[in-house]
Order: sequence, then structure tokens, then C-alpha cells
Amino acid sequence: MVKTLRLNRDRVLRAAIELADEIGLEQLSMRRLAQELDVVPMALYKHVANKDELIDGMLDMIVTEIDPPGPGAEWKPAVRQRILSARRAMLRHRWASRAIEMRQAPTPAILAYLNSVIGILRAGGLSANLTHHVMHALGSRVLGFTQELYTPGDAREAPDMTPFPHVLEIAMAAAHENDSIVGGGCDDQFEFEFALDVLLDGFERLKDQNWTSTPIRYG
Amino acid sequence: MVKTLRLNRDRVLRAAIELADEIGLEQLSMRRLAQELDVVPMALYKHVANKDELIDGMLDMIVTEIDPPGPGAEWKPAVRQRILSARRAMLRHRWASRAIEMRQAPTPAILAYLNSVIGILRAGGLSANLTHHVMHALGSRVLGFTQELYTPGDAREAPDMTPFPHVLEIAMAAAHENDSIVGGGCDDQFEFEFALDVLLDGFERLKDQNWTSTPIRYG
DNA sequence: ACCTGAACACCGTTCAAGT
DNA sequence: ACCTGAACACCGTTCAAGT
Repeated sequence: MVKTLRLNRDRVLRAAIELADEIGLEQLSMRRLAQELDVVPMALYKHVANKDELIDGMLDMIVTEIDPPGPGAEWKPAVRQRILSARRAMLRHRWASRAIEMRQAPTPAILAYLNSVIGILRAGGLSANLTHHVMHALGSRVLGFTQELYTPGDAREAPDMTPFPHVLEIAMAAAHENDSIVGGGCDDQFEFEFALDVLLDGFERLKDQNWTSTPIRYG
Repeated sequence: MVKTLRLNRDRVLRAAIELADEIGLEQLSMRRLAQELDVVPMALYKHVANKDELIDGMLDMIVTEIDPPGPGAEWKPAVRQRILSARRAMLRHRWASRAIEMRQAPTPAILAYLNSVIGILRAGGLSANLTHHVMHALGSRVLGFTQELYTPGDAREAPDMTPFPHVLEIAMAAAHENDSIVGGGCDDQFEFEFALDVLLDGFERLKDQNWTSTPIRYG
């Protein structure tokens, strides 16, 4: 590999994303990235302050991939569509959700995305109060991912499940349901949309009954 | 500190939990833990296979702190109570949720806990099919935590929010609501229970209408 | 202005050796 | 059986120096 181009922030971030796509976030190190760019580790520090700031920059690029909101639709399909688009971006870069989990403050691009989702909800008639709780309830799901407790596809050496018959039965229910899917695992996309729709339907119901957490005080 | 006791797995795990409670999971290293136990780093490897297995052991201890299920109640309050008890355990050890996020497979104690929650749902009349989707929809929330996108209390140097007016409005809604809370932050416990109840109510509705994801085929 | 080289203060984990 | 010491192959980041 010939060092043709001068280093710059954009080239560093793109190379970092590509590398993370390949080897995963855990394996991504400043030294490995420098090696990939055919440069000494310290050269990177001219363009990113440190590793945390590198990851922030990578995330900002990924989040910018999320489709812009479509033309005027109802709030529920509009939010649904944006979240499913965010999910597609996260699936293109499997390390991104873990990176977001690691960060403590949202990056500017994430703030812009959240701002737009909140805007859709408010324009759809949800009160500021309800919207606030709705955003908390969505949590990371608003960015298209959730924390799964078990990764069912990866049953390399499944532990003995006989002490946990209920878990086994539930796993069986999934396997039976998805004969079509190789390996009989869960349909993650279905599970994601299932939970999302339970939440969105719940929010709609609360909106329709003018739910609020601030009690109205008389007198 | 005098080395009075022989090392054993239990003592290693307890010291590791105590240390993580103090300095956080990020700062916990095999070397630091060894130092705390007044022992050379390699001595630990006689009692835990490696760092991952150490963290698994720590998690198993925390999860065992979760209250056992109370006597025969309706499935909804019973599940709710277990999840809120799990949440209390997680709040006692703030590093635990991050540790669970890092693991790829559930520990035995987590499996046992999940098994018991699934058992409550099944005994309450939810089908295996619905219960499967319900468990996915709960995700990490079943263990009492969720991935928040912003940590609102920690506004040490808040970025300029004028480009994100909707985010600002929502944050204001929270601040206005919680005059009582110092700093005007969100009431995390309220947010957690809000989302949990939206989900549980949604699940109950699906149960009552005999919802299933497997289409019934005629003929 | 941008890149380099050496060094610092750490990691997790191996191996062979001690008691 | 349990603990030790030295070493290996890594980290992120500093600093002073090069061009």
C-alpha cells in the first residue's frame, strides 16, 4: 500500500469505520489504524484528539447515513420509518450500537437526529410532557437497536438447558416458528418491529386520552 | 493490610465486586484487583480462568441478590415486582448493567432469573409464542436497566442546544416537572416504570385478544 | 504544519519455577 | 495445590525532535 494522500480527519474517520466494519470495535486500536494508514500511531493525533473523539467522529458519520424524514405523514408511520432507517444504518456497521452504548454524551449528529424525531412527535400532537417520557421509553431503540440478553444464533456450545425448561420452551417456540430461517434462530427484524409497535401503539393510546404525568392541581 | 486468609474464588469475586463498586468497571483490572488482595496478579488465575470469567462470576453474585418471586399474584404485578427488584440490584452496583451489555451469553444465574420470569408469564396464561416475543421486547429491561441515550444529570459542560430546539423543549418539560428533584433532572425511576407499564399493558392487550405471530393456516 | 521515534505507564496472559 | 517472577505481546498517550 502506497502512501499517496496526505492524512486528514475525513480520511482517518473513513479508514477507522472500514477497519471497524472488518475487525470489530474491540480490535480497533490507534496503533492498528495507524498501521492500516501506513503511518506512525502518533500521526493520528494531529487529526483526532484521542480515541474517544475518534469514535465520536465515526459515529457522527454513521448517524448521518440515516434517511431524512419523508414528506408529511402521520406521526406514527413517520417515526416508525425513521427508526427502521436508523436500524438499517446500525446493521451496516455492527459495531456502532456498542460504540453508542460506550459514549456518555450524544454526538452532534445524534442530537440532530433526536431533535428531528422529537419534532415529528410534537407536530403529531403529543404534548411536550408525553414526548419526554416517550423518548425515554424508546431509549436506544430510537436509534434502531436494543440490548438483547442472549444472542441466539451463536449457539456454538449451548449450556445444558434442562434446569431452565421455560427458557427452552420459548427458544423452541422460535425455532418452530421460523422453519424458513437457516439455523432456526429468531427473526430479529420481527422482534424489533414487534416491540416498537407495542410501544408506539401504547403512546398513541396515551395521547388519545390526554395522558400527562403532571397532575392538574385545582384551587 | 495483612494477608490473613487463603485466596479462594469467593473471596476473589467479593473483592472484585467491592472494587468495581468503588472505582468502576473500566478501572477494574486483574493487576489492580491482585494489588487489592495483596497478591501477585497471576495468583488470581488459580481461581478464575480469565477476566471474562471473573466478570461472569461477579454478575452471577449480583443477579442472585434479586428478590425471589412473591407468593401467587397476577402475572403482571408479579413480573413488575421482579423487574423492579432486579433494578434495585443494578442500582446497588452501577457497573453491573454495563458488564451485562459486554457479555455475549447469559450467565447461569441470569438464565435462572429469565427462566423464572418466563414461568410467571406462562402460568399467567400467555402462550409460548407471545411470551417469546414479550421477552425480546423487554430486552435488558427485564433485568432492570435500559440503554439511555443521554445522561441528563451530568450537564458539566452542556453543548450549545440552540440548533436542537425540540430537544431543549423536552429537557425543559422535565426540569419544570421535577422542581422537587435537585438539579431538575429526570426521575429515572419514573421513566423506567412508565416504559415498563406501557409494555406490560400492551402485552396484556395482546394476550386478551389471543394475538399470535404464527398465522393459522386453514385447509 | 505535519509527521516521527522513543519512552512512559499501563494491560491480559504464558510459561517455568518455586514452596 | 497454590503462589511467584519474569517475560511476551500488546495498549493509549506524552514529549521533544525532526522536516
